[in-house]
Parts: sequence; structure tokens; C-alpha cells
Amino acid sequence: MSLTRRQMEIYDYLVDNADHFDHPPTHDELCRALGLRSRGSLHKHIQALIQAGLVQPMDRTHRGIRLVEEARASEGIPFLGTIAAGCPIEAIAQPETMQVPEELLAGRPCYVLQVSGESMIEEGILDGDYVVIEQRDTATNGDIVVALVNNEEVTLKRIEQQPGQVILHPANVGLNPMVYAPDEVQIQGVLRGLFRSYR
Amino acid sequence: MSLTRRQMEIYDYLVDNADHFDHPPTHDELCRALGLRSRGSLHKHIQALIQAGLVQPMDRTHRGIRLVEEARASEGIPFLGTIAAGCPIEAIAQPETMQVPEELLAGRPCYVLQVSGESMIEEGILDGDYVVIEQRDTATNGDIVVALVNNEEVTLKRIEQQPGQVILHPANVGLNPMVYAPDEVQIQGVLRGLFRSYR
DNA sequence: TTGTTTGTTCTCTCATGGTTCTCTATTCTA
DNA sequence: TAGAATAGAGAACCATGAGAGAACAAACAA
Repeated sequence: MSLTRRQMEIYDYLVDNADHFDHPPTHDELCRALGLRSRGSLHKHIQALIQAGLVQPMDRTHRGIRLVEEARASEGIPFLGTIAAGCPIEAIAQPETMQVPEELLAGRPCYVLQVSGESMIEEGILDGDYVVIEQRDTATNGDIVVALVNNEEVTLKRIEQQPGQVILHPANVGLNPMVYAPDEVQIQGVLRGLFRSYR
Repeated sequence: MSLTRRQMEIYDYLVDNADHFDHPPTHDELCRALGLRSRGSLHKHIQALIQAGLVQPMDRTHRGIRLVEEARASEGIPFLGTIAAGCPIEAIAQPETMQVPEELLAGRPCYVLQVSGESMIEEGILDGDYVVIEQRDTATNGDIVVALVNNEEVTLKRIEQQPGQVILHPANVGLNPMVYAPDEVQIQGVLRGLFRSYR
């Protein structure tokens, strides 16, 4: 979604003057401030800003428009520790948080794990990478999931669920798929994003 | 596909001034800046750049339009477009911006490219991944760099600089290292981070 | 209640921006 | 030296952006 120049001007004006308004400005006030003579013209721009999610409408009430809260920015995702993409578990009690690109976020709660091991190397998931996991207990076949096996081992694998068995596929020619009974495997999340630092 | 001298000039101007534009420039503005009197003339050059994949067309819509994300995230790294990790270039004059984890940022100016092609697949850099590039014109041997080859082709490769030659190493058994004279290769940045979405 | 404010919808108009076209001048090249 | 490629000018076309203003309905104030 994109804005025209005029819409940006108006948005900038709103942002710059947000603290000068004790209450949200009316359209007429904005028209005067912006040098417009027609409320209708302004209204079109405002609608565009609402469409873009930059401004909150105040439906039906007569009090102008309210800026969207900036608060929700930069919340961060809990960083839960290292996942052994080959063997056992590590999960950490005190989540630090890290900033994660919005593009990687799913709608549901997410957390970040650091991968250790090379079992998913052929999917481009390397030792030391950070993975963004959407918290869920079910998955679609073909998803890459965080799976808790026999209550003692957490791994990152591609999942294939069949009647009576669950197969966890590594992506490494040196490793074989592992077959479990459904009650031995508990899905803890689905892979939604990945990032890596080359510093 | 190679560019004429004038097209290179115009492209260079766009790249150099990309950060001076708060909006993508209109044709008229570019004409003025470039000393052209006819939009039609400029249009031909722009079309050539689009053809070459150097610039993003803005079909039907007027220029002077900015992405919302840019307005909202006052931070953010310019998203410059797609880099062909196998063959030719795409780099875009009108940067969008994306939010990127601070962990991936270097001290210097950075930008984000989207990888297309599989030439670095064995390094875990897949088609469609986003790479964070630190803007620099020198690199250490072993770095993965964005290199402009012969002024017409940009690629992402591991670099090895020797007296009298520069070798660009792909990470794909199907592809061979490429050897160039030093003046054929221009380093445009060094890989600092990577992220990927599985949505 | 009545009248005013405010938000909304609509149509109309004009300016701007991108595109296509033709024509001309200059440079390059076989 | 002739033809091709490159560059620019400028006219014409059409979609989009932007604004004006009228009309209307809901909310508010008295």
C-alpha cells in the first residue's frame, strides 16, 4: 500500500502537530491548516491514510481523527535459546527479546531459537542460524516444525504425519528420517522465519 | 543487455541520489535535474533501465508515491530490489524500506537485496532470501560480496582477490568460479545478514 | 425540538504525470 | 561516406491526483 505525496504531506502534518492538539482536529480545522477549502477533498486523503493503517478512524463520532498508537512498534520476540537441530533439547527460562523483522512474524505468538547442528543444512538452515517459530501444536505435512520427542528431545525437522506414525525428515544426506508413534511426538511450533548474522 | 553511456549516467544519478528523494522523483523533476527538456526523451532511457531490470516500473500510478512502511518505520534499511545470485543485476532506484533485526546491522549504511538464483545454495543462501549488505567498496578475501562485473552484472559471490585477478566463487557444484581482472570487478557491499520468510 | 457542527458521498473540473508518437541532430561504425 | 544507433525536442493522449462545492445524515448543543 502506498501513499501519494499529498497524503504524505498530510500525514506528516498530523504527526508533527499531534501534540499541539488537545483533541483530535476536525476536518474543518485540518482544511484550514492545510490550505484546503473543501472538506470532501481532505476526506479522500484521510480515507487513504486510514486504509494504510496510519490513522485511526473515529466512526460516526464527531471528534476528528486519532493517530495510531506508536506503542506497538518494536515489541520484540522472546528469544528462547538454542535448539539442537540434530539431537537434544535446550530451552531457556528467561527469555531475552530480540528485534525481528515484521516480515517474518506470523499472526500468532512467536519465539526465536538458535539452531545448533547441521541436520537441516540442505534446506539452507545452518548451525548458528536463528529461527522464528510460530507457537502451535499442529502442523501441515511438509512444514518444518519444532518437535518434542519422547518428552526429552527437541528437534527441528520437516514433518510428515501418517495414520499411526509420524516421520521427521532431516535435510542432510548423512541422516535418516526418524519414525515415531504419534504420541511420542509433540509439535511445539512451526518454522516461519530465519535470520543469520555474518558479523 | 548493456547500457548506453547516457543510460549509465542516468542510472548513476538515480543511485547516487536515491537517498535524497523522499519520494520517487517524477519525470519532470528528473528532466530538470538531468538537464533534459523533454519527458519523452527521459522516458526512453527509463524504459531501457526497466528493461535491464535496474529500475522498478510504477505501472499506471504516478510517481511521487512512497511506501507506507517507510513512513511508519522511521528506521529501516532501504530495500533495493532483487540481486541475481546467479546472473545479472537488479537494483532499484526507489528504495522501499524494511525493518531488519538490529543484530544483523553493521555500523555502516546497509541495504537489503532479495536473492534470486541458486548460485550460493551451498552456503545456505536460497532463492528468495533477503540479504543485508553493508555498503563498502573493499572486502576481505573470503567475504561474500555484492560485486558489479563489467558495469553490467551484479552478483553475490564469495570473493578471492589475488595480484592481478579477482576470483568470484559461487557455492553451487554446478557452477564454476569466475576469474576477472581487478578493474572489471567493483565491490558494492559485503554480506552481513540474511533473513528468510516461510509464510 | 431546532439549528449547527461534523463526517460522508457525490459530481465536476483542472492540473499533473506517464506514455506514445514523429521529427531532427549528433555520434558511431562498417 | 552512408547507414545505424543514440540522443533530444516537442506535440498529443489519457489516466490519475487533487481540489471545489453541493447535498445529506448523524451527532451535538441549546
